Amino acid sequence: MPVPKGSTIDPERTRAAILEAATPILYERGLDGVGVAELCARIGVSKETLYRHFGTKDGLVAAMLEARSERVTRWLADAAATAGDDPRGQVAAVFEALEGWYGDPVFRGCAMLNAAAQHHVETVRAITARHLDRYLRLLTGIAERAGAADPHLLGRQLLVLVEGATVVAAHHDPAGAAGHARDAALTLLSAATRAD
Amino acid sequence: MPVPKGSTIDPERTRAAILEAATPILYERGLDGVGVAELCARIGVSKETLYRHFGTKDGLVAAMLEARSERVTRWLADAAATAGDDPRGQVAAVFEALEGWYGDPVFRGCAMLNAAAQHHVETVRAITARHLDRYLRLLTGIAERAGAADPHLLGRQLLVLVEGATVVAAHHDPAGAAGHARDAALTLLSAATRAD
DNA sequence: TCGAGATCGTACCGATCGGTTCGATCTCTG
DNA sequence: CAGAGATCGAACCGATCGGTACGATCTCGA
Repeated sequence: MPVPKGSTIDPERTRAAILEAATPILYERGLDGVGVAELCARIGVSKETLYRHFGTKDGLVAAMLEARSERVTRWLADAAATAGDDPRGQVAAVFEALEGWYGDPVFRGCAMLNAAAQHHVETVRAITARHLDRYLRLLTGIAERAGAADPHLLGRQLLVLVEGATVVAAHHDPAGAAGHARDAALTLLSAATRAD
Repeated sequence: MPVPKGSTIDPERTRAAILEAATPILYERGLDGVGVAELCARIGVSKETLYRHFGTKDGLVAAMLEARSERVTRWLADAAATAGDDPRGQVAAVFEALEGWYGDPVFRGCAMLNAAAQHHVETVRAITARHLDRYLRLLTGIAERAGAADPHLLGRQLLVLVEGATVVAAHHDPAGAAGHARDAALTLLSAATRAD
């Protein structure tokens, strides 16, 4: 019973439970692919409760995208951290983590990019842009610590590779995209560090 | 008067006119962002005519995506061809053509990727996959003629860069994405040809 | 000139959508 | 025990959606 009925038990827990349960459903079916009524039914919550916590369907969508962006970025940063201080190892770890994600049967591409492609609302586009900013910060940090000649350029190149790999994996080659992108990233890293 | 009323005048011309007029509208607003009624009003055609030619809204969408995929691939191939036999010039030409596209105020990312993110219908996903196949053939051809050690690998890496640049341009950095991807592509090309 | 066929404009259909409302029910606190 | 507040479930609302039907109009070939 993830969402109890009491009053003062957990004003906040209900919201978190809704968010957690709604995320995979909206990701799998698409933002417009599932109505609020069905969503509530599958979550096990009434429409009134959902609307009291999020005000609107877009409010729920924004909250879940924001949470997902933070979560996936942290996950990727953790993956890089497992490689210790080795820059090449960190880059390889990022793409190997992505490879695992691409192989997941529920993988449907980047949730933020999908959302931005569907919902032309400004708030969603802003969340997507912020998400790419988070990725860029992470990748630029790796490039800096690797001693790249131009870490900002390498960071942006890595961002293109990460996003490109995700797109290609989602729509063309789930098995190979991460490996090809990783090889490219390591080549770019070598070129960027050989020059200094 | 793009859509005359007569009977035997042009059974096929009407269909082409609908397709041409509907494409930019569906691209700008999204497949689900504009209803059939409004679409017909803006095209200047009746719903009956549209449905007789395409059967269903999905039919229209599929026809327009297929046409757009062929058209944009041909456009990119032409851009590469302007660089003559120089492989580096061909790669650079591809990304500079993309840069011009990204700068277009109506640029909204890749129409096929957007469509696949919205419409979870199998036919749309198939068209998107075929589209990436077209891109891959084009890029692998360039890699082969450049004498890359592993042209299939380089082709797939270039595909990741092209798609990644398009995504980043659409959602984060319209001005810089193409340039960064081009630099990365030329670095990969150098590495792939230096080895042999 | 006449009829076949393409098109128009509009009305219409059933379904679904996001969102609201309300009475009943439950749980905790005072 | 009493009441405040959160939740439920179901009904309800207006809008919009994709798709169909129909009579009127137009253009062509025979």
